[in-house]
Amino acid sequence: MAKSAKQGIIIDAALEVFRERGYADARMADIAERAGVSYGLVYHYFGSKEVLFEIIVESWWNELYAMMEREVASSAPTRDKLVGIIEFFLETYGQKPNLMSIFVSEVCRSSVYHTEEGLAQFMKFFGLCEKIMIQGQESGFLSRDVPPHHLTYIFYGAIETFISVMVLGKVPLTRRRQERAMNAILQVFTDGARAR
Amino acid sequence: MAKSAKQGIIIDAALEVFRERGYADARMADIAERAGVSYGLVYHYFGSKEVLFEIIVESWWNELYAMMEREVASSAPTRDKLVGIIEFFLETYGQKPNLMSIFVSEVCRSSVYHTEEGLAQFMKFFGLCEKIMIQGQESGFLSRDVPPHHLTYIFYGAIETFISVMVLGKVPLTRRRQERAMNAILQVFTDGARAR
Amino acid sequence: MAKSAKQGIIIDAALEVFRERGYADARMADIAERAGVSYGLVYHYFGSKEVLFEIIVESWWNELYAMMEREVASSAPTRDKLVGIIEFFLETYGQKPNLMSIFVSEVCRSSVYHTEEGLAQFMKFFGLCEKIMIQGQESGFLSRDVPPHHLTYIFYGAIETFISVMVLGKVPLTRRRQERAMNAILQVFTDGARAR
Amino acid sequence: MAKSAKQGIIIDAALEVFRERGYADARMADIAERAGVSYGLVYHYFGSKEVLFEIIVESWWNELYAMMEREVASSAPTRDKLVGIIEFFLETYGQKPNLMSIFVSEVCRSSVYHTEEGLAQFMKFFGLCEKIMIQGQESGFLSRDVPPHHLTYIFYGAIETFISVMVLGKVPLTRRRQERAMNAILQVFTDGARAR
DNA sequence: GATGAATGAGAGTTCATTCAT
DNA sequence: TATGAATGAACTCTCATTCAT
Repeated sequence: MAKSAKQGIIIDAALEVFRERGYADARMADIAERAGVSYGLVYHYFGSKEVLFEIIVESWWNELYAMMEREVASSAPTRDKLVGIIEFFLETYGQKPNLMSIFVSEVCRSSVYHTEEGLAQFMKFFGLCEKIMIQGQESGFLSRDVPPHHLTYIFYGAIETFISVMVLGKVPLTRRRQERAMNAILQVFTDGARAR
Repeated sequence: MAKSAKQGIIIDAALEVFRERGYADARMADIAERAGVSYGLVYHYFGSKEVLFEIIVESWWNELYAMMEREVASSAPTRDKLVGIIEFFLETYGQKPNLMSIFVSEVCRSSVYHTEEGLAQFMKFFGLCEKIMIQGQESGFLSRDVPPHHLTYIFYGAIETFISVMVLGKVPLTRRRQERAMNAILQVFTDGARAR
Repeated sequence: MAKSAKQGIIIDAALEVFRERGYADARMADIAERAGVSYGLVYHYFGSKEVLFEIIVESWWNELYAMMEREVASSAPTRDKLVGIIEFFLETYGQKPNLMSIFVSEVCRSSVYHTEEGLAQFMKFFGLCEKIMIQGQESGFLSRDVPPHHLTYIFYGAIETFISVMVLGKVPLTRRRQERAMNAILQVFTDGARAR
Repeated sequence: MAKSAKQGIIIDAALEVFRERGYADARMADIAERAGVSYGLVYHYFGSKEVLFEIIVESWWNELYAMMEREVASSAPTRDKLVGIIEFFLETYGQKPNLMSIFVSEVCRSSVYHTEEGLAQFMKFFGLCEKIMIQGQESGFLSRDVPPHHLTYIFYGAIETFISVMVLGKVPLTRRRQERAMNAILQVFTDGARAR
């Protein structure tokens, strides 16, 4: 239907504008213009700037949760699950750099997202990640010396910083870069940075 | 550089307001009111909202660089340097939670800071961190398998996520929490999360 | 003039919405939704919000004039004519409370209706009322001490206030209330409020 | 102080614009322009269009209540009290035609004022008026045949219609007109319109 | 130094209306 | 006849900033 087409175009335009200017500086007029539609149509479909932003963020969280839940439920070894998570972030950056950039710049910590609900989303994600760490500890892969939520923070922090640096530097993701990032995170997280 | 007392009061008020509402939503009138001065005075001293924000951010970067440069120059073993860096972040969170919160929410990735200059600040910090990693590799403490800038991302990402979680959850920093965070980051970064 | 059923439904919806929200705050979308039709259809039939409102108001004036002209032409005693007029307002309130409410709230004095034409409508009504007052003076029923247009204002003002109070208080019209209102207006208007 | 001066100028401008265009069609830009001040200053002082309007309406109600309470408390004969009330409305029309016009067009019945609070204001006024009617009945001046609230409606309705006609017709109030209106209302209300 | 009245560009949002289907 | 996607002018309100005192 034509309806979804225009909606999709507006969402894409919003992704671009939110990435370029940030939520606060993004103007609805920019988004409309970028989408090639009138002012009012954005409101016709999305009601407000806030709703438009939330729809975008929601879609991100949903993808993220879906992936995490798949990994939690999977019977693969923990190491593969960690690989899956890193891969998800890197591939999303490759395929939807705008979405990833908005996540990193406007959601992760931004005060824009400092609401009860924003916190809850994060906690849900961390909870799922923690489950995987617990699975890893129970399977004997991960050490029990470090609490699983701390493992989560370190693991996730590593990924996020890699992504952030790419976002900030507007670095394109090559196959080679992806592999090196994956190896670095995985190796340090599992075996440490210490020379042997 | 003898700031008048009023200047300090305004800076403190700005720290609070920027933390509570974020840069975009913070109003100069709020800051003036919080400081108990007229808002003409804020302009008298700081010229603009942007300048006021930058002065705050600048002070953060300067403290951070000073610490990093001390560590780089120090002849202590790499492990102690890493401890020093983690300690700096945790202690700053404990003593200046507003500043730390602004750094995490408004500077780290926020589009507010997506300028050439913002990127440069980060790169300078990463550069200093990388030096320490190189020192570690050269001293034989850190493995050469992982490039030093990747080590930087992983190490810093871990710290930042610990801080972020505390900021988001408005968690007070107890001695015990500080120690456990320190141990977790250090242990995983150096020896990995894998069970032995 | 064979209105389609849809037209009637739209008019009824408009009556409700105009009463509930007033002309200025009534949205065409509300009216369409209330009527259960698309808002294109409202335009198809009525062209604009203003026209839709005017059709409603017009219908009121036409009913009012028709009644007034009957009374003017009638050979009944003046007292009966006054009774007829009061009855008309009270019965219309009972049967078409929305219409009456709109008249009282949006037409009587509202700036919405402060046009040359709005004034003319009122003047026409007052003119007809004045004729009856003159008939009353000529028949010897009403005193010649008060000019007929002043009699008109006092008589109509009494009715309008009774109606307004019911509209404002959303008071349902019982038989008993109707009688008491009728008696009060009639008695005071003809014989005065003074004790005898 | 200069402060109050500007505030007064803005209020006066608002009175004019609200009268000319009605609340809904009045634009804040018009009011600012009329007052010869900037856009923002109106907001600086009054916060919103609604507040500005309410301040105006409030001032009217306060004057009205003050007068009514004086009359209720007075030991003058009821007839003089009625004269006082009529005089108040007529004189206010003469001296503050804009205020009176707004009251008649935007407050009396307008849906603008169809709120719980609007109703309450009216009821308070009617209550005070009723007290005077009761005093009149107790002193033997007014008949007990008609309930005092009905007397109120008839008396007030007469005044309001006189005022409304002048407002609608933009009729200036001459001494002579004032006297004739006073006499007409008083005579009909007390002694009736019937010939003797 | 200190105040806060005054400014006005600019943003989000509303909603009557049009028109292709 | 009927729909509702699409338009855009118009409006309220915000808030960084200026400046006379």
